[in-house]
Amino acid sequence: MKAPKTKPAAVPERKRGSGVKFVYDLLRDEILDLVLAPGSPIDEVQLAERFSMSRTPIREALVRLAGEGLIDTLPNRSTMVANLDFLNMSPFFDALTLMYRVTTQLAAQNRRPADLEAIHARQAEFAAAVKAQDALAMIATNAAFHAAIADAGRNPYFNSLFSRLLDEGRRFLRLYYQSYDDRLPQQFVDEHEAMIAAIVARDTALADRLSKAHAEQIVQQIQKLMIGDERLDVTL
Amino acid sequence: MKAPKTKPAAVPERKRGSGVKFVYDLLRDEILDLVLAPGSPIDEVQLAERFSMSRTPIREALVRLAGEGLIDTLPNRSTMVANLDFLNMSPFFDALTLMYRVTTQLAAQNRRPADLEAIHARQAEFAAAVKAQDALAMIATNAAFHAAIADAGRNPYFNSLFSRLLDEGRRFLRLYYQSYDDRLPQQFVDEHEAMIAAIVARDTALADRLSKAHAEQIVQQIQKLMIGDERLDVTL
DNA sequence: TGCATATTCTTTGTCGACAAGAATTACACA
DNA sequence: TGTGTAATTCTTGTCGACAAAGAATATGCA
Repeated sequence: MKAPKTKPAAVPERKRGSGVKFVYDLLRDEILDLVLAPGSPIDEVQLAERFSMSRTPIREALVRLAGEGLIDTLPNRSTMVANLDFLNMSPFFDALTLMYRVTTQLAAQNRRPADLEAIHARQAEFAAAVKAQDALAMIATNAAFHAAIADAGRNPYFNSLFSRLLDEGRRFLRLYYQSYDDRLPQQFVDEHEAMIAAIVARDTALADRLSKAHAEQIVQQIQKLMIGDERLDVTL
Repeated sequence: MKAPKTKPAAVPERKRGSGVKFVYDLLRDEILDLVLAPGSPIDEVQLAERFSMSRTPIREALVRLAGEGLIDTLPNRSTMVANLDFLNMSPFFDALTLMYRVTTQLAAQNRRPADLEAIHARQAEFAAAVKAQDALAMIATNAAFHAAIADAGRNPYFNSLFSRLLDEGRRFLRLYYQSYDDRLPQQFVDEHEAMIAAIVARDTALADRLSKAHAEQIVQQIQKLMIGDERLDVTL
């Protein structure tokens, strides 16, 4: 046969540093797509069994997710998916709008050919998702589109905050959109195109104006959806 | 420091969840005060011996520090204190200036009585540090002062980015200031007072103007300290 | 000597196990 | 039946140990 050395019982079957990243990426997606509901508990041993690994890499992934505010940890007690704060959304909208503007403006200023390729690619993916009426894909590709613009702006500080805001936004949108069947998605595609044109033309003023309008549009839409949902509830 | 070991076997001598926080806080301060030089390697086992604990809590603290960008980790290889990037500081200055402006403006808008108390307290600490000519204390209390203003603005998204920028700024300043003996510190005290007055008066426009000038002042000072090279103009 | 390869060493990533808190249940007692 | 307390369970925090991946060093051969 073979095997001059008898192997230990456990067969690794995966590369050394990959466990943490795998768990982190998967949990992050599940949280952002609301597969894991906000507030739902997270059990380390359960995850360890699910991924067939020890609790140690699971734990590290959770620590990183907690660092990004995607999960909340109570010392010596449970850990759970971070809740969405519906009562004070203003700070979120403020930050989101400002980051839309700043990153788009910086992109118009600092873009390079490779950036434009990436932006066009993301826009194509978003347009495809719109055409396919795939709400989940729309949300994800829209975030990726704006992240690509931010990358072209080349400011890592803004980018990290913007990424976090876009993540948070994915959760909000996922909550309200079961299906897109109105005219808005196509309008977003058009607005994206206009923003791309401003970036290509290096027109920072136009980029700012368009991104501001785009952001306000999105904020308005989310607010409209929320108000409609809260109508069932008792007045706050 | 060490308590007497009266009991025979292993004596924990410390509370359960405190290990990680202790190591995290201490390492963070040492990094920000440049006790640990940028680029210097970090050895897990050495830290474990130093704090008399296992590698596990050390590791968790390092993961969190890596999440904030204070240390860099090469997979399967060494981990070290994050370097300061002197070549492209523009993104840092851009972000710092914008956050100065936004947080101060929001503070003028949303401040409450308790906030003003905290701001005044921090300003007093800063003034005391200036009077005492304590450069290290000046740097730390200055950052705390602006963090207090940001708290009054009540936008956690801006606050987290701003905290990170102020941390980064602490490292830069610590690098260049061995001693303060020029007129600038007192000028900072005066500018802080003016900003406080604008916040008290709820004058957002004035707060924006003052914070912008303050930020540009600081940026100019850092630039002057660095090699006489001028950075590219960034107009937002 | 110079270079390629094998061996050792160092540091990180992962594991299974155990103990401490907190939550939950069981229980005694009025 | 209700309540305060003790035992149990359940989850997390910590530990020591081992294996894997690089780096450093030694070895063999032209």
